[in-house]
Amino acid sequence: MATIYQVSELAGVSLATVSRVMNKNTRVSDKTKKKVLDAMEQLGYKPNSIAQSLASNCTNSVGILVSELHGPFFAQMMAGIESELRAAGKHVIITTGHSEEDKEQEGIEFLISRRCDAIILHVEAVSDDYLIKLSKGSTPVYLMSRYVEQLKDNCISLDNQLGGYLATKSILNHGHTQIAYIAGPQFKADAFNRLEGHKQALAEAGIKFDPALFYIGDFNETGGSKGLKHFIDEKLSFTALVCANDEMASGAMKYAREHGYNLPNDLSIVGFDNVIFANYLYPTLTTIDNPVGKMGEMAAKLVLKDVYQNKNLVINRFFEPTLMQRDSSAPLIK
Amino acid sequence: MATIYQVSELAGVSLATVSRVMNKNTRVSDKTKKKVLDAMEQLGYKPNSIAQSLASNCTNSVGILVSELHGPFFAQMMAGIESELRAAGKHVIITTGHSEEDKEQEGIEFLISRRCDAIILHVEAVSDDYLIKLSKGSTPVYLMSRYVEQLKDNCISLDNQLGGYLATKSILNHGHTQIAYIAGPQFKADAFNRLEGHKQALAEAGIKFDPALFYIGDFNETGGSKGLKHFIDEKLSFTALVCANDEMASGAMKYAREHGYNLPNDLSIVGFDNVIFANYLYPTLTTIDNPVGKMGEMAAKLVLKDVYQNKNLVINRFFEPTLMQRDSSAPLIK
DNA sequence: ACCTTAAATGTAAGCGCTTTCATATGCAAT
DNA sequence: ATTGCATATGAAAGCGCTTACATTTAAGGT
Repeated sequence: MATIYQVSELAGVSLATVSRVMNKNTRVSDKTKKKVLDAMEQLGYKPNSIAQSLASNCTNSVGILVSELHGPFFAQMMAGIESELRAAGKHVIITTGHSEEDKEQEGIEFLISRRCDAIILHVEAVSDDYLIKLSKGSTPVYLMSRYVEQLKDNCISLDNQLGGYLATKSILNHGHTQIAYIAGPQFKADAFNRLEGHKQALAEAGIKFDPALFYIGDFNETGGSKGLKHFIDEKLSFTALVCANDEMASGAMKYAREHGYNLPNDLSIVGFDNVIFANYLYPTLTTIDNPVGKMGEMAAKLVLKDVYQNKNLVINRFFEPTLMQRDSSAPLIK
Repeated sequence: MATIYQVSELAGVSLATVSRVMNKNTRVSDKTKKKVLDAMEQLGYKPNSIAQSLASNCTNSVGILVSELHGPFFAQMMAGIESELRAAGKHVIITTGHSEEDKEQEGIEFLISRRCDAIILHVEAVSDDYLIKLSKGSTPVYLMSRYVEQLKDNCISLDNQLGGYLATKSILNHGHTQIAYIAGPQFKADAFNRLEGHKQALAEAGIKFDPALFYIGDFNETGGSKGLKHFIDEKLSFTALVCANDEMASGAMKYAREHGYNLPNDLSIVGFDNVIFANYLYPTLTTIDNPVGKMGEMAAKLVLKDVYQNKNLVINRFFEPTLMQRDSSAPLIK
């Protein structure tokens, strides 16, 4: 593989000049530039990015830590990040944290030891304090779908409360008034805020929040089926069910169908996230679109702007979810 | 950030010795080893992996090229590759080819210019010749789900014919004899081999392949719905439908349901791949499991063995798919 | 023609490691 | 003690670039 030295020799110039034509930031006369370019062409020269990194103290790589590679968000988020970064000639190093505190920390240390220019984290197990301390280090840290006040400039987050509001609001608009709610684990900020949105919509409609029609699930399918089972076993009266994510909505739909419900006429169901399979469910799931792909793109843009001095990028750190009306929810039949 | 030089100073030894205790391959006396380790500890020393790469001509990184990050296989494949490689201290650099020839080539060049120690490709647009030429270069090339005779030692592939056979066989076992088939684009080896398996199963059962009950789809949902529409419009008689992938099976299921079919009683449907949403469909989709996760792991192991001299790994280049019997196919009701 | 100044190019010192080769050390055998 | 040998350690070159600084070149003003 040709080196910069061979190029300089063939072109009859110094190493520095070759480096200059590669880095385009200092002026080189057109004549010598051409000589150098020709020599590169002739030798099939490709700069050694490792040597560049060492000399310039910039690896052109961004580390990404996600919970699970096969989780529903990861792929879309990654697609967003990768396309932005790749277009800028940067690359992405990926690792996983499996939602466990020590594995997340280990993954972060791994990325830092690889000398990533920045890291984008989608973590849940690690504490806010840890993140704050981490961000004092030399590697810039960005957070996806997690808001930490002290790090607010580095957070890309979703307005979960608005999402929760929209979900319940869509059901209210359909004339429902007896609405059950299956929440996610309340120590997770997302779950908490979605519930807040639900309560807000109810309050606005003059309906008081009924603790009996409230169940805390685990964000998995079983959480949804257990939740619905609970409401049914308690012989409660309700015509709609709002779930804090799509997995639980799917679990609830399965349970409902197995117990003779005709969806959506007997029960309207709404999810949250608009994961890939929402559109494959039967009936197709009405849900709140969580624009993770767009948020990934934005995280990448933020890195490009902050770390790689790509000045004129417009940054939006706060995303608004939208309603995806499909077939699992419908107007109340009196 | 501490350098090896500072460690050597604090420990009162030479650079070389510090390097030796890091690389564990040459003997260092226990006494000096301890001094060095203590010094590292005290300084919080982390080796600079970039400098290591430059000096050792080994980047400890493996490039991965996939068609789409949000495609159904990618996540599982990646999860397999990443977990294996990460455990060995290597990392993964990811990029996409979007199934377009020039983008795939560009992605490959990008990975090579990053000096990956090996690249794992999941490509479809690029030609066999290109791959053969590529593998003559200095970066070892591995192929996922693609078999090229000349590169057979570097291919991890699935027995698609067996899969096609199993799919149709399961339907035959249910007593069906009028079986429609929606194939994938026949220039794709996977699609071709799956069809071969289908024919083999028919032949074995003494049923002759009927070109009227055969349709070539596009591997997307629309291919499935169009295929089924075609069969119905032609007023053909069939009680089962085998599709060459799950997307088409899903499309066919939607079309069937919209046209009053009661699944699986009016029509048994089988897919192929067992993508993540197969289990979320209604009824849940009977399909052929494509063990992409395992194949990803194996690709990583192969790299570990070939490139990183990890001798005692057992390699299996050929994977066998298995039947996932679910609710979308059932015994024929006479 | 001569001096000044800006632009173009060259020189050489790193970046933080690995690794070859040379040297020092310790120990057993004489 | 002396030799020999294996083992432990050090010195220094080099991996392929970037970049501060020094030097050369060209152009403009008098």
